[in-house]
Amino acid sequence: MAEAEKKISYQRALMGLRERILTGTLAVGDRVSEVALARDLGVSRTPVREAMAELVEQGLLERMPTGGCMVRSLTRADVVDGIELRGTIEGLACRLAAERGVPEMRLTACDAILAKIDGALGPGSEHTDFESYMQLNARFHQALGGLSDSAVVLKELDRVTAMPMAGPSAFLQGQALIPQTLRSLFVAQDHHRAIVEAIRHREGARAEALAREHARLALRNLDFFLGEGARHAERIPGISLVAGAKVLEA
Amino acid sequence: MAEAEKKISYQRALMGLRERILTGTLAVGDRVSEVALARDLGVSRTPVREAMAELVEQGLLERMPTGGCMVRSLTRADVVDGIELRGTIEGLACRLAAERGVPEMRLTACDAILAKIDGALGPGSEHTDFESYMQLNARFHQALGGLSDSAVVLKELDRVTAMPMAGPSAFLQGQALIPQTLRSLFVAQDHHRAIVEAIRHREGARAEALAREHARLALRNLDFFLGEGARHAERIPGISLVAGAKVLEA
DNA sequence: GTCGCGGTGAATGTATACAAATATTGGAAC
DNA sequence: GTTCCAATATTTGTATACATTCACCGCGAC
Repeated sequence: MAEAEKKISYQRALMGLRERILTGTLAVGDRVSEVALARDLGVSRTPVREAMAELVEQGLLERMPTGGCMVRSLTRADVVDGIELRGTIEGLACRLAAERGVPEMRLTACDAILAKIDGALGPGSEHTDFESYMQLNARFHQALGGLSDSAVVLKELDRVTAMPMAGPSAFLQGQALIPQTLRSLFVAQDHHRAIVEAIRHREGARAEALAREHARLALRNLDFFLGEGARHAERIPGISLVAGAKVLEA
Repeated sequence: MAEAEKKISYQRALMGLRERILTGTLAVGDRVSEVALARDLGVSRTPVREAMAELVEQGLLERMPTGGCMVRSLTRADVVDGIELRGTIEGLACRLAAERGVPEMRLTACDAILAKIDGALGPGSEHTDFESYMQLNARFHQALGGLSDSAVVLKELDRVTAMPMAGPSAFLQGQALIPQTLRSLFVAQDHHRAIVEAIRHREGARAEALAREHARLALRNLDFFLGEGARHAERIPGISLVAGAKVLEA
């Protein structure tokens, strides 16, 4: 251990490995060598092993039958299922919140975030403050999950959100400069409002259906960046893992 | 490493620790000591650490803020949410299977398992072959999840099934000798048939709703063994983790 | 030329050693 | 008797050492 880098080695290993996978430094199918990584990251094999186990859980790595791991290859179907899964669990959280009831105060807190998102969006596509939007969108989704008041559901939601390209912020970096996908942000915000309203009125089925449909917005973005928008794909973290994605690497 | 126990140390650690938690050898709230466990299990700390990480993921252990783990305390609400979560993901798997279509051959294979379950159940409650029923029920649920043809969904289903008392076989050991809960097996089998039929007819919404309702059968069993059936609770693995459960320990 | 096989090297899985952090216990002061 | 503090002892987190297993490579036989 050196001088200033005494920050928990495990965290360094996790972030370092995750970045190397998402940026494509480690190509799909590559075997991840513990010793090489430990050397590069300046930590020992032990925290590297723990980080690898975590990323296997998150679906970024795949255990090889013989031992060791390789960078997992994702198909479009995998990402689609991940998005559907996220929508389903967000839907569960919203349904439970609606059915079990949520104190008005916490709903008001959600409204406050939504008002700020309105501010960040601005009147038209040219005035969007993207940095703020991304943060606020993430905060809203986290708050929404919390409304279920269920640690079990929340933990599972965190898991599926961590899956590559399945989270609610997965495509925002790419949408920033592309008017085509920008419009969907207004639709998304409408979903947000309707979901909170449904929970407030104890409409469980409506809240669930809305949450699912909301997640499916990501499907359009996925196909855009896998197809005609491929030249902007390098802005989408992790899309290089998808088999057939044409990412222009530096 | 000794003579014959050269079986993968990690597996030994995982099973040993899991058993100690489920049987209550390690009481709820106890700090799990790595060194003590390593000594007792005859392995080193390394595989013990990995096993602990895995059980944290499964929800049997809880990380302490200061470091290390303790046996997690479950509330009834936690188990209820776990069951609801399992039903939701099984529902997703069934809906996807119905919507995307499944070759008739694989549905026939499910029918075959169901026929065997009928055989194990017998004509009345007195003739039930429980050993067979448990195995076949687990096989059916696994086959059902597989119909979705989605590795992502299947993996998540495996996860929630591993959660304490959330799996489809969690209460079967207890139901064996109690006529009261035995009747629900016939209801469960009716659900099984209806789910396969719904998938065969591409009725996604129906398949999903049935799968959810099917999981909720476990709720009745949970409350039975937490209440009037408490004296049979020692047959339910893991129920000692639930705060307020009155398990008569040996 | 292709297939099979043995050897060598590297990689993982496991065990142990070390250091920083934390819990505990004993004692002293109030 | 209670509370605070300090010294000790244990615990975790990390690093390294060891051994078994796996993979790759070259060589020989068919």
